[in-house]
Amino acid sequence: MNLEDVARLAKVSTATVSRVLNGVDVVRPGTRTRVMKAVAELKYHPNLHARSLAGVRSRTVGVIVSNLENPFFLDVYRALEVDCRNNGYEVLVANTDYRSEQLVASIRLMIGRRVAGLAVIVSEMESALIQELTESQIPAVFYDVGPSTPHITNIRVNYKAGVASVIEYLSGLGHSKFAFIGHHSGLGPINERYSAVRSALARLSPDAELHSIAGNDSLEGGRQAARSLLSSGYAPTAIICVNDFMAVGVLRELRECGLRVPADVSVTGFDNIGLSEFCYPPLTTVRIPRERIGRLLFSILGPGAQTAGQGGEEIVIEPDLIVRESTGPPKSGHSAGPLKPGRGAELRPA
Amino acid sequence: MNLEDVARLAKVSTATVSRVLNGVDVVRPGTRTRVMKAVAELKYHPNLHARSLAGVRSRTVGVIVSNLENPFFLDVYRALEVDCRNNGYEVLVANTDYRSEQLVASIRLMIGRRVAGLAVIVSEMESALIQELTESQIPAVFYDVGPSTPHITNIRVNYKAGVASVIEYLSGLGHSKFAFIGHHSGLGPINERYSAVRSALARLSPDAELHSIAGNDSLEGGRQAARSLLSSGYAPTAIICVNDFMAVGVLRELRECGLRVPADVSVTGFDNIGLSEFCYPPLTTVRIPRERIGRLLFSILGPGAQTAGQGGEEIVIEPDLIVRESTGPPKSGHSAGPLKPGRGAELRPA
DNA sequence: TTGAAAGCGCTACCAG
DNA sequence: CTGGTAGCGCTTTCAA
Repeated sequence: MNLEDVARLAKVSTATVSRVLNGVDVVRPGTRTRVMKAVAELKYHPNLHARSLAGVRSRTVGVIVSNLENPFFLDVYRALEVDCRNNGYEVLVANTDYRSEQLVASIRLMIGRRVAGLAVIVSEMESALIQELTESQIPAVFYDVGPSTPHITNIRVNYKAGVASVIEYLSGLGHSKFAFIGHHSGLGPINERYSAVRSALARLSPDAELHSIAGNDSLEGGRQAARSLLSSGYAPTAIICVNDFMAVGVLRELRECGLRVPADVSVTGFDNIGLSEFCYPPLTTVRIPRERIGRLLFSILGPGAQTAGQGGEEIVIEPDLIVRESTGPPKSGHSAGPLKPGRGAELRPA
Repeated sequence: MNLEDVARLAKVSTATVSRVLNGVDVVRPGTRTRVMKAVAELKYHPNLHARSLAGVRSRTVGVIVSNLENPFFLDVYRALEVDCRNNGYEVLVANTDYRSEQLVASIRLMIGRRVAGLAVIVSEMESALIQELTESQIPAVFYDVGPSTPHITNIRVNYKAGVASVIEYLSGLGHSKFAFIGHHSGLGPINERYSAVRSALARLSPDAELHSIAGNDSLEGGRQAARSLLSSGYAPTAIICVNDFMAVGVLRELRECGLRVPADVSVTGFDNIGLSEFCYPPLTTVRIPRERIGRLLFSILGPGAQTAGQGGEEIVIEPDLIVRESTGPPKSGHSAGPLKPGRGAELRPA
């Protein structure tokens, strides 16, 4: 079943059918109607592969993320999708599970599909790939990773500042025994958060103690990490998690060990995913504006992709501290005063 | 940049390049190497549209879901994806947000892409579409909705049994003032759960009271629904939620209103998403084996699609009650005994 | 306003 | 084992 079948039934040429289907030209209304009827009658569905091949501009943007299960990634994908749909684009997602082999496969897939633009929101990266992507001529945006090269825009989050605001807040509360829970310690952006923690600590609270441990980027991973931490004998008064998703897992383990949050131990997340307000207790975290990122992606990869500056732009996102109920002064610490705010309060520490 | 460029550089024909790229035939090793080198040098990426068009069997299966944000849908998608990847298939997702216009668009898209098979995991449906899909000849599986027609397999969950086990358990505990929190009351499968609640109640606890209310399928939606419910003046001792995702929102609202779960009110979910163990308190729920569903989908839509029975098979999934800590005897109810099990216990009520 | 025909890049069949 | 070539279904000039 193809254009020709429709053309035959409507007694016109395939060219005309094509014109009708694409709303081009001014096909005579009568002809148009005949064609439409034939299309309906045959329940004709244009072959999208043929259409793409025939050389119209691609109306598809690709997104590659590390872990769709983590709401952070899902949210930016969804935001991008909304903009795309509203502008007649479609979006293709791919998930890497933090595995660079998957990244390679996904990028190849996207190039093979000749996407109009590609967003890469992952923590893993291989420089060879960047090269390959660059040469493919496809406009791309990298989030949080990779250098700036022609055709590739970079969006980065100012982790340094975000982490600093957490540390500042926590040590202002009197904490000095910290733990950091992360995942995939080999990966750039993750390490970035960890080193941000270390350097902020070195600056703000030189003699604080800090241990670090890693798990998978999942609820269960957070829980496991917390379990290892607890059984290691170290007793931190504040646990800084690499993201909210894992933090929720940490909260559970703490609860099951009979540790109260924040009375016995404070916990912080990162990202401000929706769940961070719905867990118990609600998480103190750092907001990363995922929706804005999604829209940004579209504005870069969408229609403007050709016109925009062709090379290594760099966009920096500034995160905000959001204080909720998972943090408070340490048990026997010298509190910086009655700072505990009401729930949902959104403020920067003084 | 195309096959021909590669062929020229390797001094062979496009046919040979194609063979090498597809691992067919026994191309002479020397030739093969030359081709590979040319491919690498040119950083050639086959045009997937052309490849599909040229008429090889499609290696893509499509999935359409109602709400990717709800982990239930994401989990079955992920399960399907794993099987697909392991067998050299790729999967295309589409999200409908419970809007039937989106469903229409998504199905058209999938047909246009000539997917090898299509899984439709949604609550909304239009019979016209089923028709259209049937005539498209694409093997399809519907989850939870729609009639059985040729080329279309159905997977349904035995909600009746699942819901009955919840009601049985709850009324055994002594509850008689119930509330049901759902979403999109117009949709088939959702109503199915609600009517299952009503009929189970009529059978097991004829003079129990039951109110119903709906919100969006989201954390916030669950919270809002709970809020409306609470402010309506009705004071249920047990709240039955249509799924875990919304239940987590309900738990939050209850907590903020100072209601203890399960001391003041019991809450149940449905699905047994991972989050149901990580919220507070862990949810009593009904398990739906999402991974099994995912694998099932692949087994139906994958390689066997042609050989398998061509028509309206029907597969029924049996759910299990999982009792955790969000349920207990009503405050002033006549408890059926010290039934409260340890956390994580997985059992059917006697 | 409409039709004829030349590709788009690739696979697969048929020769050699 | 390799090359030539006919499509796959659609868009898009170029003519009429």
